[in-house]
Amino acid sequence: MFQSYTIKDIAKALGLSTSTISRALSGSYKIGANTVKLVTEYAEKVNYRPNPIALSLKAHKSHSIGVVVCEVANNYFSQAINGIESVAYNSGYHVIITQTHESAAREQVNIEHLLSRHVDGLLVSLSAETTDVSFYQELKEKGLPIVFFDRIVPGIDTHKVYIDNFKAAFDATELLINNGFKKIAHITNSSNLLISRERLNGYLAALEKHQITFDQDYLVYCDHGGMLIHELETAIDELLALPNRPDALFTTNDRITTGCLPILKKRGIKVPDDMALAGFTNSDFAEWFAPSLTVVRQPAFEMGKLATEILIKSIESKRPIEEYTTHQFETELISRSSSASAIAF
Amino acid sequence: MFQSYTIKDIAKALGLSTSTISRALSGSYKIGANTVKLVTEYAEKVNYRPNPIALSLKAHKSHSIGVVVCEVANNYFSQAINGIESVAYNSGYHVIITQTHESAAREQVNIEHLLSRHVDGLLVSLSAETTDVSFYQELKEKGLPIVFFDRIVPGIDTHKVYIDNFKAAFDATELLINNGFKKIAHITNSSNLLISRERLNGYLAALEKHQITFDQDYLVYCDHGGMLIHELETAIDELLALPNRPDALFTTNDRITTGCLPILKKRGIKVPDDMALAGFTNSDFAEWFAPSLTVVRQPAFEMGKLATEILIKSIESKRPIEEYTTHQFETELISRSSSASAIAF
DNA sequence: CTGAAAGCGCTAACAA
DNA sequence: TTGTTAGCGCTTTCAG
Repeated sequence: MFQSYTIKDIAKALGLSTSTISRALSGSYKIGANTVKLVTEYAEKVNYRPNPIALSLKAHKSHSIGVVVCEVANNYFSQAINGIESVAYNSGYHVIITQTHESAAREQVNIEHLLSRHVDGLLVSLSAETTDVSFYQELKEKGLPIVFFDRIVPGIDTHKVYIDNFKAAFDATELLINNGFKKIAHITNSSNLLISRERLNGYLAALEKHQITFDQDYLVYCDHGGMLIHELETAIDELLALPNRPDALFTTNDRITTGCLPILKKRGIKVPDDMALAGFTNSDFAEWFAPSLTVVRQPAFEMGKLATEILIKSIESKRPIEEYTTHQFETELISRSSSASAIAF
Repeated sequence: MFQSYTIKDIAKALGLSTSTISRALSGSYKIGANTVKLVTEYAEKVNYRPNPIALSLKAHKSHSIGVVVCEVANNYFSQAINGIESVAYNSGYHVIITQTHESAAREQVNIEHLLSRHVDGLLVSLSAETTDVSFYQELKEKGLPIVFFDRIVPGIDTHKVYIDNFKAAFDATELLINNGFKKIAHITNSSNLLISRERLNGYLAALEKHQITFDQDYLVYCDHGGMLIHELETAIDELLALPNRPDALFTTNDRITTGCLPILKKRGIKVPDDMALAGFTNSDFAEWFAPSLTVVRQPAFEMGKLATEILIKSIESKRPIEEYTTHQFETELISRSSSASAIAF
């Protein structure tokens, strides 16, 4: 068993009381300069480290924050987590990461687990399946600081960090239109998610602006965000089977976007000649795919960072009632081969 | 401030003592059945959760394990971390992840930080820069359980989880040779790392088996594992400037392997026609690169899992002296276009 | 300027 | 079967 020095050990060794040691170490002003010197030097020598657990017990704080995301092995979320950890680490907070795998039940279990861990606050990106968010409302009312990021929930008044989904979707769709594609299908995540609805609206608005009639058959939902084994394959096959087969795909999350290419190739569909592709992904390799991918990229790291800064500020705030902030980041639309006009070649 | 019920609250509410509550909740046998029922029902009702911090303080355990890796945003390590978390989560342990960015100094600081967090054990993959491992030896001797994974250290007698680096490198090199390449350069991580030396030996053995003379110019080290901005570019440019330019590249880590393709393309080098490529990477997208990548893939998830299982067993073991285990996993060699013989086309 | 003592939430001797 | 008490490591009144 690994044991380290305690304040008591130092007190005994130096013939002082534990409170003197505590005060000397914390730099209290009412301790003799030489006592302070004696104590700090000894502490240094024996490599004393305060027990954070005892500190937490005293301060009623766990110094940990809970994170709820659908999965870690996802470009967007792993980058966001990077941002989260960078801030948390520097502020002395642990980060406990939980994955929902897009299941509402798992989300509940994870929240339970995080609560039992007595986290000081929550960083949440909703699961695709979640419709009942009343427990978040309750938690918030009980005083637990919560920041929603990316997949925010519109009904709860708390801090929110996300992007301008309408604009991002509008721009990506318009890029496809401007490249000569008129039959643009839209594969998206569950309509439970606000971001899906906002992105759908952006897509619809772009079609409308260019007088393209929306075809209901061109809208396909992956209710589990593409995490179910054949979810995306089924979605694509449905579109391919359409009598009036679409000539482009606009997709709205990392897993769906990067998942399309392999499936299309397997079906013998050439991208972009037979089917153009543009979608949300934060993959660093989008440029090196064959063909290179046209993507909407979110500032994931910055989003994670800001969300965590807001959360920690909220945790450490004295007054419980506060103004809730909403921050919308800008996205980046990067045009590459997968959306290149077939006519141009 | 978010507050939840304590054992004391329940005791007061029910007119019982805290120890009775504690015993009733822990299912102690010497408590009246109706008392147990009363207590558990009340606890259920008020949503009681034991404070893990108090538990930790009592048990002298933080229920957290420290992880040291070079970086999280790396296919191999993110997958290994997935495995680590899956086991840790199910065993009730926190995972605190720290990144060295291949710096020995950062590694020291991280270890300091983890120790100050009073982690119960360490999961370590050395930084490329690290040469002095005496502090690990000290920690181990003081009784802190440590499991090295992937980048293990040969000098310290403790648990080790890694792969058969010699064989993996030998097979990959031989694949290139069998595809007709004779001038195979080797770009590898710092020679500080045992895995670099073992992989180099595998590469050399394959050359020797096929009577290919080793050219010292064909061996290039990226001492920071390719994490420095121009490290890999410089390495590749050196090779390209050689009078007898190599016709193939064998690379030994995720960042180097996936980093080669963009740089070669920028230099106008066609893969595999001008330069074949085979290397270690755990990228899920290797197949969809242009050209698709020939890779050595490690069972990252399983390695993280096993390392964590061993660590937790070690933490929870009563007797401090134990047998140390060493486990070598098999790797997977997947042949794709990037190493295809130019002659065949 | 320093020490004694209480208390954070919980468990586990020890009593009853 | 239940209650009392001490103690995990630390901070913080309250005394001195």
